[in-house]
Amino acid sequence: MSKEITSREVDYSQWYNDLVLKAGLADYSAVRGCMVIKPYGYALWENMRDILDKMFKDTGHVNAYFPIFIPKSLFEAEEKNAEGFAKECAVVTHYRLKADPNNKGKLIVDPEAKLEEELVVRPTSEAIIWNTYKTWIQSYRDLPILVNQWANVVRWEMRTRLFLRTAEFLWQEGHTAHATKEEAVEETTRMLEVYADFAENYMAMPVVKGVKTANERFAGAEDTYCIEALMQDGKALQAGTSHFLGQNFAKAFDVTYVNKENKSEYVWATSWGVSTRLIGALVMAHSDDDGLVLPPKLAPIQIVIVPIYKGEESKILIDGKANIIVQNLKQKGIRVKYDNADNARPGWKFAEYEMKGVPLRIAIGARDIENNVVELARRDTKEKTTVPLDGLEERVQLLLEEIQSAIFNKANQYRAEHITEVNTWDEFTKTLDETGGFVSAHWDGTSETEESIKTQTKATIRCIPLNNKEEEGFCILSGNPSKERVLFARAY
RNA sequence: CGGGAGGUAGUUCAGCUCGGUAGAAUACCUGGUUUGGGACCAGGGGGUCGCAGGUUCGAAUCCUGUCCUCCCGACCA
Repeated sequence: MSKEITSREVDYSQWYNDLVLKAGLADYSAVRGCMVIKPYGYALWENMRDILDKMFKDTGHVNAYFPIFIPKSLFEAEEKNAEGFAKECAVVTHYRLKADPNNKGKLIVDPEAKLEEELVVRPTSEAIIWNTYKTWIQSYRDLPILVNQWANVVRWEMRTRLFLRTAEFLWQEGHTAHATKEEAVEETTRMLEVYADFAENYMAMPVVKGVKTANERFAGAEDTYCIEALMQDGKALQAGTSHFLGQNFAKAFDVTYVNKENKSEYVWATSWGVSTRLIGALVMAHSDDDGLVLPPKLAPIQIVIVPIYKGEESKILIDGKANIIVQNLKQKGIRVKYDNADNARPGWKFAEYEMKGVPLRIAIGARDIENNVVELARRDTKEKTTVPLDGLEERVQLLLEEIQSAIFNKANQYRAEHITEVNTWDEFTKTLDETGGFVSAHWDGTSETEESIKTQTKATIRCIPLNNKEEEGFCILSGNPSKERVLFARAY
């Protein structure tokens, strides 16, 4: 076990914090609630971003950028959305500082530079975007608008956790405008599928696709679809959301179009987003007590090569061989790093790259060169094998694919073991406390019951799974009839 | 935002009760020996003790305020 981080058994939260810091993903900052994303963590985000960006473009979307500041009057136009976010908004009230006359070298807010109208730092951009769309849309010929933006947003959180909940975070937000309800609903589910595809096939993280209850719904949305993932401590994590916004924003911002019959109609809307929270999800879905375990498709470094040499002469020899391997791997499009720095010994490097979750390690020493082999070590299983140099590129390519699916399968099996169907209140609370994970149970469909269950157990309804099978039953709390099961869990 | 803990060398921490020249380990630098799972020897550099006030002849230590972090809770798409 790593000497550097707390084990999951001892303290799961501490394990997570240690891991994020020691693996070099992020740092705390001098600003309350805000973190610094370090180069390694940012490289991970860049990989995620690039893949998602391509997926968005492949589904017809284009990128744009809107202001970070939203005039309060615009922000409050869509009432429910504004109310939902009001409690966590940072607000700009002044535009200038000046020297403090009473305290040399210090600055104060210039009281004369008060803004006529306060600016809200965006917690999300529906308001400013729909205010803009009003000017973009006149006719059905202007629709659909399929825009995405990569941006930072601010939500003033009282309690923060690296990547999972910080005052400022990076995300993408898609905002689309459509002529018909059907088209908007279709867009909402299409993007949900994109997110699920990304989570499962790139992050190797199985997710449940579902729809949120009224209580958990995005403020201002008609329906909120989500992907829910399960972390290793049995808690659920919302990994992405896609909202069908109906005509709420169109009405609030008076966005209408003229249809083919020359009649004016309100535009239909969607919005959808994933954030740097995905990094937290990725960490908690796969990693172990030795450090990160990253899926090869997202790992900033897919293979690290560590030389093992005795003396300068053998180093030169090994460098030569290793550099050829590096070239060959790069030609195959593999992200490879050769670490021949001589300020750390091999054992230290092994531990370091395990901490950083590099999926594959190649060790090469004089002995290996003699035998025309290298040592391959898998991060996910810790398995070490000696393999011939001939055909190494093809072998590691296959191995990276195998690791990708092995990580997914492991997470998938864990999840399968942690979805429990229960039919009574006793079973329900017992499962939450002892097994954790998702608990599939009947619910009478009322907010009151949902609220009461939350108060009593801290479990929330994560979602009503899509394509849920109809099944007659009785609510675990109220005993009232129910037509389907929903997924409960304690969540991040 | 409430309760608890904490902030001293790059890092992890000791010193604080009971005020009196700033400590350890590790990391770093130099030289040497090493290198198949977090090396060893010798020498060296590095801290206005989170910040701001106050008490005192004297403050890391006592008092007040403030900022930041962690844990638990409340809040939260």
